[in-house]
Amino acid sequence: MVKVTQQDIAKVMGVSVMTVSNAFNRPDQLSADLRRRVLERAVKMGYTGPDAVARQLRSGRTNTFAVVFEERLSYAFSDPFSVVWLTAFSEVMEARRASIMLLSVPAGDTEALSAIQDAAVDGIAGLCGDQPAMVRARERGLPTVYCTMGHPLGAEPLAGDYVAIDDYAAAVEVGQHLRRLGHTRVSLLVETAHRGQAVLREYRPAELSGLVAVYDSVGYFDTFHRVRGVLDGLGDADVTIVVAGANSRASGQAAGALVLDRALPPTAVVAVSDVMALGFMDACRQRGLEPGRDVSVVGFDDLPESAAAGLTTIHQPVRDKGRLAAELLLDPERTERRIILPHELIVRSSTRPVA
Amino acid sequence: MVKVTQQDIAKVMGVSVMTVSNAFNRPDQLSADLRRRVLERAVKMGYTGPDAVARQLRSGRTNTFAVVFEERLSYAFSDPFSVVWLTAFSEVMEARRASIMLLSVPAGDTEALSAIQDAAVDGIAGLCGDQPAMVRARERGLPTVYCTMGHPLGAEPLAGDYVAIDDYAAAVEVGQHLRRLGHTRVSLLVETAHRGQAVLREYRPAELSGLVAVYDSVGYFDTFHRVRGVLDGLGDADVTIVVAGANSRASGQAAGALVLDRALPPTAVVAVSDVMALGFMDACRQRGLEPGRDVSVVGFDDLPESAAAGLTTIHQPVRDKGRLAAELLLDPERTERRIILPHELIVRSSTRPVA
DNA sequence: TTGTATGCGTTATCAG
DNA sequence: CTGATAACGCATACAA
Repeated sequence: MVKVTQQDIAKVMGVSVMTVSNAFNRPDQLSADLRRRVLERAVKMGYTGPDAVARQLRSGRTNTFAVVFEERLSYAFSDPFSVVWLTAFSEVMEARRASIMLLSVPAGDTEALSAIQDAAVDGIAGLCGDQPAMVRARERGLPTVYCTMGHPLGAEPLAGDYVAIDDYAAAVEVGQHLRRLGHTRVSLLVETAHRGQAVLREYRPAELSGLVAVYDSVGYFDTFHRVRGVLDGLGDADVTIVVAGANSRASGQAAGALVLDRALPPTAVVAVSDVMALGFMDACRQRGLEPGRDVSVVGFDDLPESAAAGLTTIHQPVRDKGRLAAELLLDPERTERRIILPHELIVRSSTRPVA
Repeated sequence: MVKVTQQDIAKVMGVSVMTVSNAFNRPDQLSADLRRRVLERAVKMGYTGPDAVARQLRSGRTNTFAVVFEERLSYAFSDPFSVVWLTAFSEVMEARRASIMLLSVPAGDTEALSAIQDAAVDGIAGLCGDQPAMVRARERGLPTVYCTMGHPLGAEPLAGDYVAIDDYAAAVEVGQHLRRLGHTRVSLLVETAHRGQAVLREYRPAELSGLVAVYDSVGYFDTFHRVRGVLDGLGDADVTIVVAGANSRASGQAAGALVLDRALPPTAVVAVSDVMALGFMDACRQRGLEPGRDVSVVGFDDLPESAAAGLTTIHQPVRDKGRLAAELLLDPERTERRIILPHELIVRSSTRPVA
């Protein structure tokens, strides 16, 4: 069962390869009759149509775009933010008849980085701009779009296009909101910045500047702006940072155990994502504490489920991020290629004035 | 910014193209020193590494596998069955360093079928074996794996490898289970078989054989075996079939409205999927009816959330389906290529003897 | 309307 | 250890 090519058909029929090629791609370039005969013969010879890879090499386009995740793909399918983003992204791609490739390059897995080199795609999108995979993609000269800032505060954004929000400004609003409500003892729940870092550990005020410096230097910690913003917004409040683990509901819950079960728990908690905030709220309820009444909670993202949970949070247009990321990849001609979308502080029942 | 190739580097350095290629792929084929110089020069000239497409053409392998859905991709990311399957599938692919391409070929969208022809992949997996996209994939000569049977009962399975369960046998068990509990007035909730078919319509006993024949002939209705099995298992019960719409919670709920709000509602309802069954249970509760007590409900699949809901259902190993599908694609040498996995009737609180 | 030559970028083969 | 040649399958540019 050897592979049949256009050349074979051409040889057998005594026509040129070009005629065969045209029979498949440009019906107007040959007589209807000849075309019919070519196609018939092709079927008869077991020809299965133009080879996708050869065509891509020749045309220089794959019409395929990759999405790269720092986590395993199971995360991409289960994290609510990721699912909403992916849905919007795929809707645009489908409408434009482009294909989607899913890539996973976990932080620290250098071998997996070769997936970026080997991806036959016309562009790559990623949630976080400074993850190694995105850096490599740019080195490869691929068009890239990322969806959260990941550079030191005040520095120039990284190379590549982006669709993001002003995370720092949003976080400042969160901090100020809590301060206005009178909260001065606050815990900030963050995800683990990189492998090897202690999971679920709390950093006390004295250690804070050191930790923040670490986050700033790690590079690919995309929620750094949120950390800084919350701290700045809170001013001189008594803050601790809890490194809670991966970005998940379970991490938020675990952080709750660390923070709630002590003599003087914080009066307010800020998580850098809604999933962690929701997990923290789970931990509250397990202890008979009512979010809002007994402890204020704030998240980031405004997931679909956050409204029902009464979670005060920063709304960000997740769907628009996904949609625009796809559009930027598909339309190289588009001029606005570094987009900051609006955000909004949504105050719900989970934050109240300190008692 | 013109593209730099190995040829350019070779020319500039006065070495052969092969040496440059070897510098990247086979370090042992040239001196360490020369290799270093080549790589340095490559960077200096802006060479971004071997071109993925060219390499694929040359090697004849893409190391990429597609998953094709009959629905929009948003369904793939939101339907619980799909998410579990996809998770297992991707875990295997990731472990083997293969990439995943997601394709959507909605039923009836013939233009979208070209995506199958244009996919640069080494194989394709799909939930349903007889969907047009899978047929086309086989015509193209690609290895395929599907995960539910989709051929007329008693006929030979379609071409291609599969990982499925014996849906007919499972459905017979469901029918017998209900019959044993004394249920003789039953509604069967099915998803819409094809476009153009009436959405949310109930078929009365007299119309049944006609409808079943339609489903049998439509071809790509993969739950046909379940319909037949439930009917056979129920024997001479008084059955109606409700075509509920797409496979979703909302459809199940809508079907509930049709079936529950009348003088003589069924004493039991079978849905061909858990999501529809769960939706139907929602409809019950909205009317103050308790599933199990007031009306028995059975589903198919045994999703993670079904246990908590107390839903009697057919357990099928969804994760194993996804895992094995990936393994079949990755291991062409494997001999067992048509796998029937075990299923199990899980009786929970949603089915009870008829009052 | 049809055919010819050529190149897309890489790597296997085989010779030196 | 290094290099020349060919081929992977197709489609563009141009000629007939």
